[in-house]
Amino acid sequence: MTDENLSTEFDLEHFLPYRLDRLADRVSEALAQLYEAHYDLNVAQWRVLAWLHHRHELTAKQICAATRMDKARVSRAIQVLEGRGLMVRRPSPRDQRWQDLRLTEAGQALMVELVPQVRAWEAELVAPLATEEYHRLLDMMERLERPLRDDE
Amino acid sequence: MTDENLSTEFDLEHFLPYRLDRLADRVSEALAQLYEAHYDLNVAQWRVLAWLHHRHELTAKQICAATRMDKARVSRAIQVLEGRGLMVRRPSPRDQRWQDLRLTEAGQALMVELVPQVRAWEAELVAPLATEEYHRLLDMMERLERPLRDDE
DNA sequence: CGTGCATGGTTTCATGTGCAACTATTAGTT
DNA sequence: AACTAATAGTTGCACATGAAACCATGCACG
Repeated sequence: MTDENLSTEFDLEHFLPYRLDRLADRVSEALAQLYEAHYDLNVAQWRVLAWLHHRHELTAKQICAATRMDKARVSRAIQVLEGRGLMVRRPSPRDQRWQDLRLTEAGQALMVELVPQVRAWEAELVAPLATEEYHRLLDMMERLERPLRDDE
Repeated sequence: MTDENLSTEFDLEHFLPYRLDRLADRVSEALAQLYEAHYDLNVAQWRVLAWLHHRHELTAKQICAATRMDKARVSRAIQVLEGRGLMVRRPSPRDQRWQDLRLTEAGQALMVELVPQVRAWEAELVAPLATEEYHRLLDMMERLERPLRDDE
């Protein structure tokens, strides 16, 4: 991309940050309907569950990194989820500052019920794209994101 | 896309809502540095300015639709921007319930200064993509978004 | 060992946001 | 014309969030 027409006019419809934000917002809103109404989870809680389901055992720090959420926000989500008996935490034997987080049976059960719904919904979401296009999309997103990464 | 492997496992790295959100978040954060630090604008205020710059004259309602922000949020952004002398509002002659919003000279001047910076930054952002790829990306995003649109 | 520094997680506090109630104006129906 | 419904925008309130202060634990270096 070397379009150097840097005039003061710009068309927001072709401004990537705007388009990205709008799409992400709509997608996120649609997804939220799946877990909010039926399972009474907010975004933060859903993300914590999703990562624990995905990775089995994690610390809060790792969840912060994965979800890009503030540690206070993660901490609060964990409190709620633990209160609802969906997950447990115990101080890590390796380092008492960390806590190992994992889903309880109930948490697992919830995810086993929820995940297929989410997957089915996602299949519909990406239905307008051919499989090959979808891969290219993820690849482009990866290339856009890489220079923006702070650490790792 | 007709991959019907709806198992209970799913890899968040290939879960579009997650990837989309993460990218949008990073992009938005990077962009915010341009207008926050130097111009003391928050996201809502930036969006209002951007749309007024783009479309010259709008009502709050139209800005709500364009930015997908709550009308209270837009209303508050407008109050601040007007207080800073960057824009003005006057009741629309066509309908006293509406107010026509437009940038002041100062608001125009700010955008004339800011927009080229934003455009230059965006050029860097999309540099990893070939021009043709970029068009395909926007096209795919459009196709993903269309079914999610509520109205219009 | 022990004193200081770093780190994971919690809590406090100030702020921004969304929802819902409200005001003012206009449109519709009879 | 009058009464009702709808619409644009504002405000009150309750809640979620992020930054920073805080606490507890572990590590490094003397």
